[in-house]
Amino acid sequence: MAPDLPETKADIPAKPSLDGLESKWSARWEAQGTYRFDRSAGRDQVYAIDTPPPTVSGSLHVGHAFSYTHTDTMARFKRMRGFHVFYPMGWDDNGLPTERRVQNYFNVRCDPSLPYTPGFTPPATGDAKKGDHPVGVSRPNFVELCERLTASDEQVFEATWRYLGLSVDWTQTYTTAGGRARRASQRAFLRLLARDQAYTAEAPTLWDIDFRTAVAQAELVDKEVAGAYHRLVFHAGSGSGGGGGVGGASGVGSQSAAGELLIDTTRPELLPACVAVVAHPDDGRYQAMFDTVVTTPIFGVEVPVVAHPLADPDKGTGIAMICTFGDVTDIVWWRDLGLPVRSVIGRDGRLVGSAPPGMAPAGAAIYEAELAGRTVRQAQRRMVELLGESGELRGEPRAITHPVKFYENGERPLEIVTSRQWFIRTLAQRDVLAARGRELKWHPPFMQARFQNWVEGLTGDWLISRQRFFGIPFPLWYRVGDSGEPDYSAALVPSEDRLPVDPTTDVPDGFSDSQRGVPGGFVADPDVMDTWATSSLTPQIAGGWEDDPDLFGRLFPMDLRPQGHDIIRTWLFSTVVRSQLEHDQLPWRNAVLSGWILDPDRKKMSKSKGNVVTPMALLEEYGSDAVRYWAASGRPGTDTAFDEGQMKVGRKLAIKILNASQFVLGPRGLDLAGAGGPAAGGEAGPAVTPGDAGEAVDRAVLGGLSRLVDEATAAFEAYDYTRALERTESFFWEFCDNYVELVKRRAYGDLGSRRAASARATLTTALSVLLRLFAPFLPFVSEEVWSWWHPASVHRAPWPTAAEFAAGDGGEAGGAGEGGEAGGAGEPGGAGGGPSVYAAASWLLKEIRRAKTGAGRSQRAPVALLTVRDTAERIALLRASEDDLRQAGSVAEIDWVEVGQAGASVEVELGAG
RNA sequence: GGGCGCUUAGCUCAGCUGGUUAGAGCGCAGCCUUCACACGGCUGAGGUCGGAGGUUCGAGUCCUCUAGCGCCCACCA
Repeated sequence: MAPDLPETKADIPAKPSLDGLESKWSARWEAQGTYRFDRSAGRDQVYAIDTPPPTVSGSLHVGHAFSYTHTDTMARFKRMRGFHVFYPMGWDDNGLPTERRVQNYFNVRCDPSLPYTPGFTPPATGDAKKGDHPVGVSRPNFVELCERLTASDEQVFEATWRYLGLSVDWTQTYTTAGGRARRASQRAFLRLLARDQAYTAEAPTLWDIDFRTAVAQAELVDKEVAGAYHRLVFHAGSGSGGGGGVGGASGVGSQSAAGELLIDTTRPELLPACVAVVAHPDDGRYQAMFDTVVTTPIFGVEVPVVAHPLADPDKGTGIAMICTFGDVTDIVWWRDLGLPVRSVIGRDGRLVGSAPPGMAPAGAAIYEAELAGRTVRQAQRRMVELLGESGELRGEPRAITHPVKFYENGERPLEIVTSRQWFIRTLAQRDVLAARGRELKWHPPFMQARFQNWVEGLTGDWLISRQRFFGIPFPLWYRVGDSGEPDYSAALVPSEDRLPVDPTTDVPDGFSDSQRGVPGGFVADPDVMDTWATSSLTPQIAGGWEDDPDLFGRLFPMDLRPQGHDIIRTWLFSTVVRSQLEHDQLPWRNAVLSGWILDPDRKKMSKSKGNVVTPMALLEEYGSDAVRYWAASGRPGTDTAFDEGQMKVGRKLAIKILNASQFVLGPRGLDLAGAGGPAAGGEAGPAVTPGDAGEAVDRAVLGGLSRLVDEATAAFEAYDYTRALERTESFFWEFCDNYVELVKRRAYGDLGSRRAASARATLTTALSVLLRLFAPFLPFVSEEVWSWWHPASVHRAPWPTAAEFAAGDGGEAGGAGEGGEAGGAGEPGGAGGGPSVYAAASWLLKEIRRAKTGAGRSQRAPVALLTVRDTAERIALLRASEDDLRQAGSVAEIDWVEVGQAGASVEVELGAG
């Protein structure tokens, strides 16, 4: 059963090469189902990965190759450890990038009011002429076009992933806009609704006026923009003109004449939306004014002076306008203080047509004549002119730059409008979510702080509705009353077995399509879900939640979520929320956060900077193993420099593995098949024949190998794949430079067949172990070499353990301490084969090399006399491999001289020729 | 404003719970071509571990302060 050596050397190329390994092996892995998930495995035998679905409408860049390689190394390690690895791939085709691309590619626009057209042919494919009017299509048609376009993108992605060597089970794929995703999203939503964990409300909402949609807290970014403080003159008391002096404000601080109240604002155009002015409750300047009213300039609206701790005495004049709504603070004030609404900004970003309530007739007239219908920018300019003309603008505007909230994809600042939206109750879950965050194992651990910060900073429930056309619709209809108004208080919901539904074309139970939009009938909910409302369900979608309960039971909760650290607050957080609400547990046990790729200037690589490198070109130039080697050098959570030098090193390593393996197994190397002897049968048997006490150095190197295995295994278990690679690599190079050189002649049989057998067995065992340790990182070269003498894939071979080759090895294995390194002190005896035997031999070999290099001679130059002066213990260690040293160094004669430690030295007398 | 991370040879990085003269690779310099490997091998030069204090017999490693870089978050009139 132990894999045998190749029966003929014909299996091994005389001149091994990396060329073509990617295509060769990715095809065989597919044909042989090497990475197919075995769904008969029980949960404790399964290792399930919640793979991040890449956005298919974009293009792959090297950062993808980087982070997906990290996950793949873990998948391969776990597979070799005996787990049945569930490693699916999702394609993210849900969301704005796809919507835009489909619109442009086919020259269509989604119009949910249209009926579905079977067999629809789009007006264009890929080359829509500018100016051609786009054709409106129903949402189901639009989704079909989306699926059609992304299918070709997915093929390109899959081909790249296969070439990179991701050990994905390609029968387990899903899309985020496809049927499974729609069904899971709608089912999960309906269950939230049934449990009152989702609700609809009319509320002030952050609104992007270009995209015409609400956005969630998690999608906000701040941008520094230019603005200006404008100092406005409010009038104390009722009525304009400020008759009744309010003593409290006069002559205090920055305030001016009695009866005037000066307020700084960056948004004078919101003056007609002003509902109050606010100061800090402890601010002495305004104590006497609290609970009085002041009158706004121009519009003559009486607004109260209120106190709230969020008011900052150090900003402006210490007193601020509250407008409905200028920023998020306005919402807080408005809520806390029970203020009325005077909205002026419409969903199109223009000021609404009719003046808000509360204005004096003259003010209302000015509003409607001068401001209504203007954009925010235009209105601001006009407002400043009006204030200037009325003398109610004090001084010149003072330019500043300040942070303003934007939608992360938006180009203009967000406005706040009042609208009906769907929410998931997350605020009430804050404590349990924080506890889940502590329960999750984070790699690296410090990333947990970002999750906790985010949970603690939540200010509202999760807004999940979007006023877009493309996306997963809410599976809801509303009854239309006799007056023609929809009744939002009681939604009509489909049964789960009808899912997925599109309410704009499907009809609620008990209704017919003719009743759509008519009194007594129904209307569809017009909105679609936020993409995170779907992405947050990837474990459920990939795992067959409710569609395939048997499968789901074997996978959930999953083991690993790999992802970028920049989307902890979105993807990671929302997935934890959904799992908590639906399953009352974490969706996975471990989260591994990958870093970013930095270009040589230490900037994050991104398309907008034009510094992205496409992965395929790199894979072809250096080989996939080489690119993976570079990727694996990036530890979890650590940003990594894009470094082609590291790829060259990786390529060099792969080539070295080929050549060293060819030496051990191949036609120009050792004739193992012919003279391997009983011990050379592979990794399963004892490496050194029992009773052969002569080759201590062989046992020493196996002892080192066993420590390497333990270390690499422990590192992998802790998700520190980088360390596992680093240790394996340095052992391997050292092994090639010293051990292989040391025993080469003995392995060729120069010292007799019995002593050759020990060397060959050790070489074969070490190669077998090292190939398996390298397999998660360099899957192609390790598979190629493995195939030279094993019929089955190395990627299905058992991960090495120290126990596997420790038999007969005089207690070396299992991390038996490193006491030997201090000159052999504490060794049970030099001939016993402690680690120091190997270390000592390597050291002396290096001394010999140094002498030859110093003399400008070849390494093959003969040494006439080698004089080693050292302590008795040390000489005993060196003499344990004396014959190997003679052969490796071409040493004719060795003179061993015992001296004290202070007198230790080496003399190398080179011979002629 | 709050939080987190990083700072070790020219470059990219190791250095795990503090312990002998601080490590690797790349780059650089020099040497070496029959017998696994020129897509190579060998050898070498190169660092007061960001700065200042402190704890300790002993600190790159722990504590305090500090500087620079980067990231995340924030209710920023």
